[in-house]
Amino acid sequence: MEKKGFYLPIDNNKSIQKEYFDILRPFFENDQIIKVGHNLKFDIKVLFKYDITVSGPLYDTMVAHYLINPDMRHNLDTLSESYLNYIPISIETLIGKKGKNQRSMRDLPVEEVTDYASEDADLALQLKKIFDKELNENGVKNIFNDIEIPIIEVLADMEKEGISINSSYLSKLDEEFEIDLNKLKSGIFEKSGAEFNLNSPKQLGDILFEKLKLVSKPKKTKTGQYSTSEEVLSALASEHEIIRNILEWRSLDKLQSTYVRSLPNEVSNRTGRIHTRFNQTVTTTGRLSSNTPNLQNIPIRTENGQKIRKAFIPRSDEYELLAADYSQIELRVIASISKDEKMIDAFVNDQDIHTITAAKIFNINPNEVTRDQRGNAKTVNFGIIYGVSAFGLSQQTKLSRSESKIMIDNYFESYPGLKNYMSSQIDFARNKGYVETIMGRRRYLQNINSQNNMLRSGAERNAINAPIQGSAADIIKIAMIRIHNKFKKQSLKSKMLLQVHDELVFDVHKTEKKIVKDIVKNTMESAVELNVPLKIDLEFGKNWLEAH
DNA sequence: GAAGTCACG
DNA sequence: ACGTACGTGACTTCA
Repeated sequence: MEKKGFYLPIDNNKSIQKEYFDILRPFFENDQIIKVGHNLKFDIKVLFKYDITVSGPLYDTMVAHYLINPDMRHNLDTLSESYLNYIPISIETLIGKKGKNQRSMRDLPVEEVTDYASEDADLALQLKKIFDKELNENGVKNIFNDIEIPIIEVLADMEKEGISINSSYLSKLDEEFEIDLNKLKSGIFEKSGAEFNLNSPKQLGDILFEKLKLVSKPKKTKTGQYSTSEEVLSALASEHEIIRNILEWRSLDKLQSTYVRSLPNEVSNRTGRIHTRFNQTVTTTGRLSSNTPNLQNIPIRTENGQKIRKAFIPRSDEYELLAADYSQIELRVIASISKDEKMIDAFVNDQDIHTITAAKIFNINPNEVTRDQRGNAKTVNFGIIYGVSAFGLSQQTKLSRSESKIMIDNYFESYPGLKNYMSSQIDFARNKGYVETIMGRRRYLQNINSQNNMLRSGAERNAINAPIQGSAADIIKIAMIRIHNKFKKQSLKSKMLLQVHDELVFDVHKTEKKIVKDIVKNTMESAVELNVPLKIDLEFGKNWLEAH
């Protein structure tokens, strides 16, 4: 019922709480009653702590609006203001700004909380009516019902489950890193003849380019500071040992502060595991994001980084980790939707796509392709996904701008379907104002017809990239929902723990290795039917690194 | 709170 | 001629 709400204050006393929740349980667990709310994953997780498992059908207005326009903000206050023309009671006026002086809801008079809480529930119900219509009109009703709503429960379960880490190992790693960092630091201070804060780009820039005058025309950032970014310093690394030391210190310091020292603080007292949050309504393309802590950017590329990945372990001796990732999913997606025959052939025949690409653009046999040529082809393949330019490519390779242009021209001659696809995407965006994924997820491109060159080019790159990145996101989300359902139906002890864009990580009970491997592989492979096969690499291990 | 930097796909 | 790769989150410094 709209414009009417109820608030039930629940006492802090555990046994009274139990009494209340026993009365409420039949409602929340009834799968015939629809639950409408804003950010239901949050509510589901809260109720779970009181041993209530919320049952569908669900209707989440935050998720609905994310599909209506992923580029906008999705908080209830903003939506209420713009769709209902009503400014809700702000939480800040009730309990004060965030910080240690913020009061608790429990300290407020019940009348005030009643107004706030009832309003909150009612706004979601009012928005539902409007969003139902918009979801239909935008053609995203199916993706709402079949993907985004079902995945709420999957993500809630993954967040509840959490992942184990080896904290004592990390603390040893901390000591190891600390020794190396100190050695590097004193060497750098000695070579520069000064002590300064290595963490300050400003101070470092002054030392390198004012005091030591390492280059005659140092590159500056947009605010006029000397740029000391990895890109700039790498170019100088071969000539100056101090630069190599700085780069090494920087990367090690990053690993220490962001991972080695921080992750142990994120371990829950209640469960002994790390519970990240998977945000469903943040990215513009349909991907998830992860925070507090971000478990989608755990190091892997460097040797020291890999030591950190080793810290992620199964929940007990009875379990192993399983990592399953889609091989080249974005290139497979673009091959499929562009219908480029040559690229489809390469995937149908399970060939190494970068080698094949190199052979085509350098007009040689695949067995003649050198490491460098494969590397350049790989960079172009990635460039294609991002919306290449000759300049961008030359930045990423040792190639000049004109060599890059030749590479790109050869690329499009080799894969003519891709060139067609890219211009047709841009045309589509110009006409309709949006682009869409294979499942119909949309991204609106405000600047696609802009007079401003830079803005328009940016929108054109989005027109190419968003359907690719977004389709890959659709695919893995479908796989996650189905895997989750199968695990549940078979009451498996094994659990899905993490999603890292093209990878899923599981805690697998040792007695279930075979069944889980089959379910995961088959479900991921068959999530959607493309014009190319989907290929899955998967491996077990006693830590996340080993499972790769 | 912005800017700079860097970890990941 | 001009400024560019796509999508994120976290940490540190500094105004």
